[in-house]
Amino acid sequence: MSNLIYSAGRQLDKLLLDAYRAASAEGLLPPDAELTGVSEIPRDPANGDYAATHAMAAARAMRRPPRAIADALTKHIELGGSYFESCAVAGAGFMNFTLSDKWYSDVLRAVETEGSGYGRSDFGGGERVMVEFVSANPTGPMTIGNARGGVLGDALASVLDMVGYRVHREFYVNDAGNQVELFGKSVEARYMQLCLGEDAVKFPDDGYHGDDIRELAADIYGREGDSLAALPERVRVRRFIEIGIPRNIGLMRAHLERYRIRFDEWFPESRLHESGYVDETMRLLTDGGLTYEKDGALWLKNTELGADKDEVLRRSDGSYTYQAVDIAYHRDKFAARGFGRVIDVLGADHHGHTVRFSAMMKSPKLRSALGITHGELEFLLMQMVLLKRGAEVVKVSKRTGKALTLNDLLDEISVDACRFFFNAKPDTHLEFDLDLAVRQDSENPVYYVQYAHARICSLIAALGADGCAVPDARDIDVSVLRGAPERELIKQIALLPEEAIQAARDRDPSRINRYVVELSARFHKFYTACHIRGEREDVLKARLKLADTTRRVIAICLGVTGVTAPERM
RNA sequence: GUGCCCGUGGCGCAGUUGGAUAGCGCGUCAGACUCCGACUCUGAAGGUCGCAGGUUCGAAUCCUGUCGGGCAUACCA
Repeated sequence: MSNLIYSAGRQLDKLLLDAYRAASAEGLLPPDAELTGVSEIPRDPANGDYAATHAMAAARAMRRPPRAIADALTKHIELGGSYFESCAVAGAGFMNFTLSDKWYSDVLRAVETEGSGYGRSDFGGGERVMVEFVSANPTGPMTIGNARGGVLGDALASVLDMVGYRVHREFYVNDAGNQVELFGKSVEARYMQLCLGEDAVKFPDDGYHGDDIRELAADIYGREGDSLAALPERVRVRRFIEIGIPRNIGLMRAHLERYRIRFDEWFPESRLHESGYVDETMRLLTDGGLTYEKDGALWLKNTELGADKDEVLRRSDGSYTYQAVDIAYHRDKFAARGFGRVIDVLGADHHGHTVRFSAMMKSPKLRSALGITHGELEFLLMQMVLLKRGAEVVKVSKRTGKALTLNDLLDEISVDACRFFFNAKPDTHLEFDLDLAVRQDSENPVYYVQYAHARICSLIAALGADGCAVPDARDIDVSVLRGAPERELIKQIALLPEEAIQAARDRDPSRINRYVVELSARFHKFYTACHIRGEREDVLKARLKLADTTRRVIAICLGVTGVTAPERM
């Protein structure tokens, strides 16, 4: 679990502090000032591998020009045996450092030693975190929105795992409630239309108009004929729900499997009802003095928990609202299952809900009433996908039934392209042009990255045929990798552990995509500039090792994103 | 009305614990393969970072105001 970027930065901070002590002991700088500043990697490599801003930051406290401070520090800095080989003062008072061979060598060794575990860290400290995502209603097929949410949740979970959290992937199945009832009624109406004719049966105004509902009804009609028509309507609706919902859940499971997403748990809402957990949760709220009855309904005193208005928990007809069930569900996540952190990935259209719900779940009154002693709830909101076919905007709506489903999408576009493309920054709108995305060529960055991987594999195979295997890191001389293309490539390789931590911290797994595109770009540049086959032996071995190291890191990144790393294309 | 998100070359986007001349891809133009995979690489053109103030050695980044776009504000989920 090495992080050479972090190690070098820490070491630099210490070198600067020692230099300051030495300089002040000699009277060059005032003593007792606090030396602060950041050591960072400059955008432009012409400004060194690391740049320190300490001299500028200390200018005011030390009452000296920044450059004078920088000169004094530079004079006393002791670089021998460190990860740095030189220091130069530049600009307004920047101190620019260059990395030594030892550092480059350690990077290659770290990847070799850690193998597929390279990039991992203990940033998360083993905390148990649940990522709940997709959780699509089982009332119909999953949509493009679920395609995005699926990749986002899955990749986020992978990134969290990478930085040392214990991750649990969960799909919450809304197999109870109004939407399910409406689903049953919709199928029932279609079935009765088959029995009695289209015009004889009115379809519910707010019903599901999708073709999948018609198909399901037709399927049942094909098997059962009109034998169900004699049953009472309520029983018939019940029957269609019992047939349709499990069937849809099975389809979702299969389609997600195709999309390479697997959940640790499919948690059915019905379990919360059947076990009496929702009832019990409501009782706890009432015992905690957080509810009251009005107009025949049970209300939550949400205003006392910081909200604008109170909310209904149990309707006047006795059924529970989504809100009530969700409180019970989260009580289960925290109090019963003991997760230290729960991240719910949702579409941005749930924004209103998340604001109210987070405030509620933070409130000490509600937590103590529910027996939640620890654990934090987060929402990761994902902006909507704007689906286009050329210039035409494709509407995504389950109601109209004209939505393009996840499965349809995967018929048109490779899983790799989909997973890579949908892994975009969560909080930005994503414009997805089908006409563009179906093209499986260099338009899509995933091919650029996969090509780099395949290219390295074929290179290694060719050299292997020459009798030249990839050497061990200790058997190569990194000092022959002195060119800018080699150094820039190694620096990018060293960045992965840090990049993973940032991706996890920002809840933005798309950082890994951008990272691996940049890594591939640097590899292609290296490959073009630096020939390998037929070079002098020490050069050949060092470059071959670098290429192989790159291959490993690309494969790790693609694994996080859920994209395959092909050996040939 | 209120709350949250987003305004960065023609298009799509990086870059926000404040750092040096604001980057990348596509597109446009000009180049590079007798050689490890041309699904690649090199170079050029293209910007008042929505607008206006403020904070300081320094602002795309922080603060205030303002304009534009999206989403949300149910006894739906």
